[in-house]
Amino acid sequence: MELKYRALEGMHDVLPESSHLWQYVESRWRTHCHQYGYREIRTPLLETAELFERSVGETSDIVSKEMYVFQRGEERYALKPEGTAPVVRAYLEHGLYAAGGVQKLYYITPFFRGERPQKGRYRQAHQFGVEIFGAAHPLADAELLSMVMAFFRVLGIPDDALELRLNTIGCPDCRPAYREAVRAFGRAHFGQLCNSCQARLERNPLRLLDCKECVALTAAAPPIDPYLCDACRTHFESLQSLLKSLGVAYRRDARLVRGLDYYTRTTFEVVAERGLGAQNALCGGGRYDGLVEELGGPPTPALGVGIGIERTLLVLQALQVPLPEPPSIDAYVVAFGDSARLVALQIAQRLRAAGLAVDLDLEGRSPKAQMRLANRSGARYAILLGETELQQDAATVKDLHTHEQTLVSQAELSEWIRTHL
RNA sequence: GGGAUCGUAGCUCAGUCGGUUAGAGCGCCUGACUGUGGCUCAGGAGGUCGUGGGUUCGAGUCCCAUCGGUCCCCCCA
Repeated sequence: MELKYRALEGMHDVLPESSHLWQYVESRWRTHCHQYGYREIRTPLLETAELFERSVGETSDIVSKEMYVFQRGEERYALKPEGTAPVVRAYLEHGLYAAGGVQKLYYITPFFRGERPQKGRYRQAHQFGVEIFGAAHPLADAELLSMVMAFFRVLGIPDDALELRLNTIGCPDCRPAYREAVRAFGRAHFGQLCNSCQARLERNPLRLLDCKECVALTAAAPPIDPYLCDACRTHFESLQSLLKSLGVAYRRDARLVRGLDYYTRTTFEVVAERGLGAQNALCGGGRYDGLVEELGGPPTPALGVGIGIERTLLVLQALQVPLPEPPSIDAYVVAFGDSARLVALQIAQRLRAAGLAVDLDLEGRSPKAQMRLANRSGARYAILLGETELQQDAATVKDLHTHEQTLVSQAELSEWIRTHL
């Protein structure tokens, strides 16, 4: 069959055979967030493009070449390319800071980036995220990281399948001096840098550090530690000691600077050892103490994380973590003969009203075909209705596992099924 | 944006050196069993071989282009 329309490149349908897995991880995520004191926030898919240009950064890859932007009238809109900026916008717009104290928000959202698709990378992808506003203390970083690792554990991903990579990139007080040091290093080795690093050396020199092409060279780049101000150093040290006390394993990765401009101090990623191919980051996040103010709000320390849902599912499958089966219905109603079809429909409705999951043939098919559908539906029971049953206001309930048949009055049907499930 | 690789039935694939009417398994439908599923058997539906062009007496097969999938670089979830 020639297809006139297909999903766009990098866009995917979630079909019934796997949608239950999405429902499963989503429901685990909601429960997990609730247990950690987070409340859900939902924001629109579309925002003004400027929101992301200001927050994620004009020079970032995400904004400069991956964002879906379109114009309508005077306004330029963007499909959200990441989850944090819209939440910050909503936090400000609705004055959530006025409530005082720490605000902990979670979300589940699609996001869009116009990249070449590959394994674990799509043009529309989905993420779980949380944002914490108003918490400057490293306790917040520590709880966030342990919460993320605990989530993967809840899903059944063994700790040793993952690696938490942790870094600090300082703050506006101390980072400029470090940035200069990296820039000076880059200039000194300019000829050995790859093309893209040569291009970003002046604009965003820290990005040299996560260029894979230049690792051999930048391994010798100056480390940030001596440049950290006292506050940043203390923050990072106490975070590390908290993680150790909490038993959260991590590896310091001094090259982890990440591609979004708004990060300060803590940055982190969780990478999977197997299952993801080249795009092996399961989640990423960090602290963004300056972003709320940058977007017009009061100075507000904040931090957050985004977890890739597709990537999480890939890892679960690659590690063969036990996952739920697709749900099946409780009963399938079979009508023997046309006179029984209306009663079949009525009985199905009554059973559904009683809370059972019930289906039946809608095509007027033969008894044999209906039985085949009953079998394929995965239902435990087939409810058989023919002349004999109708005359007694009863139904034959057939257990499709044991093949046992029982005559049950229609009045008692839902109760009978419920007690025998 | 650059690169590699693959496109034959709903799915997974076979198809020889270019040779007549393009095949299998699974799935689907029907029947054997006129009120009973899974197993078995029989039959059936389903393909312009991604698309366009070229070479050739002849193209699923060779060549070119194009579209799409997958994977990789870059970077990220």
